[in-house]
Amino acid sequence: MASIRDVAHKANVSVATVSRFLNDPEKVSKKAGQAVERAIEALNYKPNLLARNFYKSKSYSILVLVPNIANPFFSRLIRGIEDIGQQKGYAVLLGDTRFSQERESDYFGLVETRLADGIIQLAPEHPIAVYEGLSSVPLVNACECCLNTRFPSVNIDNAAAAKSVVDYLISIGHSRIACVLGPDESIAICPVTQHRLRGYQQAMESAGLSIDNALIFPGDFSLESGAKAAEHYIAMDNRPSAIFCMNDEMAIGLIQGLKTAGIRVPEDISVAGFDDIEMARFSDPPLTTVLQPAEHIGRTAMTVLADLLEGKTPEQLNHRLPTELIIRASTAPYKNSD
Amino acid sequence: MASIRDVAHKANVSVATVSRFLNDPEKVSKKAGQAVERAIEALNYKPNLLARNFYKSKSYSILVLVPNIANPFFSRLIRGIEDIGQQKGYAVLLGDTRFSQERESDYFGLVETRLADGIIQLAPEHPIAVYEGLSSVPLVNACECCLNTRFPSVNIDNAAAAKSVVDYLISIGHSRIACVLGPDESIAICPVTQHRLRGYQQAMESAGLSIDNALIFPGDFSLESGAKAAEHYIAMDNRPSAIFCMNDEMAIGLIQGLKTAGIRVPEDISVAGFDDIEMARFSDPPLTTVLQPAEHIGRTAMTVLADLLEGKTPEQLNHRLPTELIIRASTAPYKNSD
DNA sequence: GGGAAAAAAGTAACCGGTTACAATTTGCTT
DNA sequence: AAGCAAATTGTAACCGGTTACTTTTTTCCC
Repeated sequence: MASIRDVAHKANVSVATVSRFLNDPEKVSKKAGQAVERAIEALNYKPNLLARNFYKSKSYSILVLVPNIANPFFSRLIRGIEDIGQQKGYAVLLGDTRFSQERESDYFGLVETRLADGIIQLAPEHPIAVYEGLSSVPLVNACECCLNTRFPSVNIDNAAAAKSVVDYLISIGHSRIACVLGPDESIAICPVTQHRLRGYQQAMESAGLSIDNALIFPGDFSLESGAKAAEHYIAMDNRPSAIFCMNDEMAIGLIQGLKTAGIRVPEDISVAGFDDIEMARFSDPPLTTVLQPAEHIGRTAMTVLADLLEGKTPEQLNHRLPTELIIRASTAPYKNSD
Repeated sequence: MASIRDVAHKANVSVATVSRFLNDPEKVSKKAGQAVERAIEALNYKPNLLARNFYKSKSYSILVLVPNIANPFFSRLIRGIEDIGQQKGYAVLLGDTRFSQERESDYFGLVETRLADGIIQLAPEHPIAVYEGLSSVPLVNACECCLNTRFPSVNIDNAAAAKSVVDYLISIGHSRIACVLGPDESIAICPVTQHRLRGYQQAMESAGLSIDNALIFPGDFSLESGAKAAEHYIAMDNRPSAIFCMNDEMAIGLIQGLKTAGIRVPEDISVAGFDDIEMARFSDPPLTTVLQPAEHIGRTAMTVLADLLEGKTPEQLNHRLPTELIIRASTAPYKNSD
């Protein structure tokens, strides 16, 4: 493999000139530049960026910690990260934590050993205090994050978004409204479920509706758990007329379960989801949901992290991105069926 | 940041001893080992792996080139890669090519500049000859690859798998069977569509059925293109009684389109897909499809690449993993509806 | 306790870039 | 042509690990 010294020798210049030509061609005379260019061509020289990174003590890589890359919301978000990363010269390392604290800790080692310059965390596994204690790892929380930490964050207003869905269900006449939760993490780790639940509660309360705890089913964001929720509601004597699921996949699993049992959606029960994954538009019936701007979240998170890594103070530490209620055919006005 | 020299000084030993303690503790006396251990603890020393990687001229990273990370089949596959990569000490860099030749070429630069040791390619963008010409980049083709290249590959028998689905449709009485294709890449780039088409043709031919070219619709693996295929078939006078889609997402989009137009699945038209993504089980009706062992493909590809990078000749260069026909409710025996 | 072999530890070169600083060349003015 | 500033180029130290080679220490046997 040709090194910079080989190029310098072949071009009859010093290594510094070659280095300057590569990094700041303005600083090199036209004659020298051409000689270097020819030598690079002749030797098929490619700079060894491991050497540059070592000297600069920077890996130009960032790590994305994701609990499950197969989740379509996360994978869209990662596209956004990757897009900006590519533009800004950062490679994206993938850290699939699989909901394991241990794996997450292992991945933090990549930063301590300089193999990653910073982290974008999509869903923390540890209590927030653990990260606060870390010696200044550049870290950006995206979407599922605690607020009021010293880390920048990019997210949506989960409570308001959930409230907007439930408000809508109420506005079309529903009053017995169920709610399928996300994973039941402590609020100290991952408060998404809590925030969306609060939005549900606020909507119900401000409409003067009471909340029946039997209508609140603990899910885990999987299709499977949506199907389980369906079984739960089907077995009830006093079924809800509408069900709000905290993500689209549970909503789709739920609809599938209801339909299998002969319950029609939305005629018998309305169902709404959260995220607006691509599949939401193609489910049967198409799913009413809240759009989360996944790629936008990813792009923003990467932009903030890049600023952080370049020593700039990001103009804004906490980004709240807008959501949008998307009304499709899985919800319909309440009709008394008794 | 504490360096190995700081540790050596604090422990009253040489840097070589510290290095040996870290890499091969057997080579260090108990006394020295304990002193080093205490010094590491006291200084909170973490080795700078950029330095090690530089000296060893190895990045301990591999690059995954994927055309679209949001595709659930690919993201499951990446989980498999990441799993084995983690075990073998390789970090996984993500290269989302977005179907762009230029982006793909940019990513190959990561290997030339030593930032990645090798590549796992999920779907090539360039004609295979381009890669053949590359100066010995360690590369493993997974799933959508040309055969008979000098690169190891991990895939399934696409023709046989497609044939098994179409054989099944024929076995339950269908004869007018349509086919929704994947992206129309030249066979020199990405022969998946061609192979699956061949399987379709072989099944038809060996059953003595003629192929109506009007029944072959060019899709692109997206939900959207499945919906477009639905429009196409709905507009026909002489509709097919069964439709084989080259992936599950198109099948789901197609079913949605058919149902919207009042066509029942499977009563009026049977639909089958390919891949067995998680959503297949939860579509309405649940989708008949072919299981592709996505994680297994990923794990195998990473294992082969790691062997390659460690100089071992992999015991087997071309891996063919088994598929499985999964019969669900989106297909039903042919009934003459005229 | 002497001496040889084995084990442990130390010294310093090395990897291939970058860059501070010094030296040289160029260009311009008078 | 001398003089000086600016532009260009060169030299060599540096980053923090690893490891070949040398030196020192320990072990063990007669």
